[in-house]
Amino acid sequence: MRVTRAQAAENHQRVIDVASGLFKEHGFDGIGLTDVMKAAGLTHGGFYKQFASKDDLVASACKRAVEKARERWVAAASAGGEAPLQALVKFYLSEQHRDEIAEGCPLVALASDASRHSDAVREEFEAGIKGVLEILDQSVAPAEGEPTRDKSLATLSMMAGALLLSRVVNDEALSRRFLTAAASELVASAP
Amino acid sequence: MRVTRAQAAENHQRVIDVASGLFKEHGFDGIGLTDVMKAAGLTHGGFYKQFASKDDLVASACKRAVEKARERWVAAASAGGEAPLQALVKFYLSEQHRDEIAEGCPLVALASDASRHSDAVREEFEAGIKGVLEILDQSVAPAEGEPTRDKSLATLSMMAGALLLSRVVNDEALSRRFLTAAASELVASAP
DNA sequence: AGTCATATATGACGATAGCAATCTAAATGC
DNA sequence: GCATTTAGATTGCTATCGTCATATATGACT
Repeated sequence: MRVTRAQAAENHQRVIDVASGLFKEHGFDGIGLTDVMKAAGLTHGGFYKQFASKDDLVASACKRAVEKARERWVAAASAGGEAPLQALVKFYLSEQHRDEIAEGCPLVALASDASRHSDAVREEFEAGIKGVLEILDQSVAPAEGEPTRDKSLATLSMMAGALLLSRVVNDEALSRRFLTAAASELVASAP
Repeated sequence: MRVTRAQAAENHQRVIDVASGLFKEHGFDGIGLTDVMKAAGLTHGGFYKQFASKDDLVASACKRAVEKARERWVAAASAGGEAPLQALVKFYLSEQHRDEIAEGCPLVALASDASRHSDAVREEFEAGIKGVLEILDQSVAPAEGEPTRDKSLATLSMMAGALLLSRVVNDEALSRRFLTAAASELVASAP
């Protein structure tokens, strides 16, 4: 069955969107093409008319995931009456973000998977990281003589690490404390 | 072919050791039992006399990996004439550690995989994390009124996050800078 | 408006790889 | 010496990637 050109483009986009969430939830190797296509309301047969290979979809999904992540960062940084850094920390190190893996930060959900995959995938992540660092550059308060970028790098590291570790432990109290400890450490160093 | 009891025990242990490295390198889903057994010098046939399932091996390998990681932390903390925190940071945030995935920290290599797997696996990680936190508790210098444990949690988060991100980017300079920025941030807050 | 080549998606198929089970061989250690 | 334990070999089953022939509506062309 053929669909309109617009419909086809929308389908293509939906596959990428759906895949981005499913990959974050289950890992690149943890979900099959059949399930991805099914989640997008299509069948597995048409996949290779849309993508060259699974790796191709992986790369597209990563690109989309980091783009969406950047949008969330921008929105969070400029939201509310708070200082940007505080707003970012509040959003990023929240229990909601911890539990929303499919919608959450791809760096934490997929970084270790990405580090094992093709250069194309890692390029997307690198671009996403650089985008986030730019936002942080305008939000952090470096110490005397400390380069702003270094402060951003350290800040992003702590945010990603805290979220990562908060997701792996079973102990709910410990999980929360990773988030709160990192959050207060980060805002303590703000003006 | 039967081997001596000691040989059999050694084989079992070697499978776990080998698997721990291979899982860190390729992810739980990224490597098959055939390859794990082959790397241990055995064939896939005898696997189910040693383990109940692949998940069983995964759990054993994680247990072993976090034990070895703890040993490395202890050794690093009490090495050289440096302050423990500085020694830990120097070891953990080194290019060597970044490039030695199979021998390196399981938290970074497998945390996102572990967060998707069984409770048994997550228990092992949680135990490992708690062990590392104890070591950090005796090494960090919390700020005025800050609980020591909170400082440890934030410190571990930054260390793990920096290593994670340094591994995913292609840009070698950026990768190194994640390590150095986090390192100097951490030692700057030391006495 | 009518026609037709083409783009899109479907469903079935094949190949491969992985997990798991079972049977067999062989040496151990009581 | 003999039952048992360990590992190898073989087999089955399932899931997944990738391909292909087919149906069908599109949208361009006459």
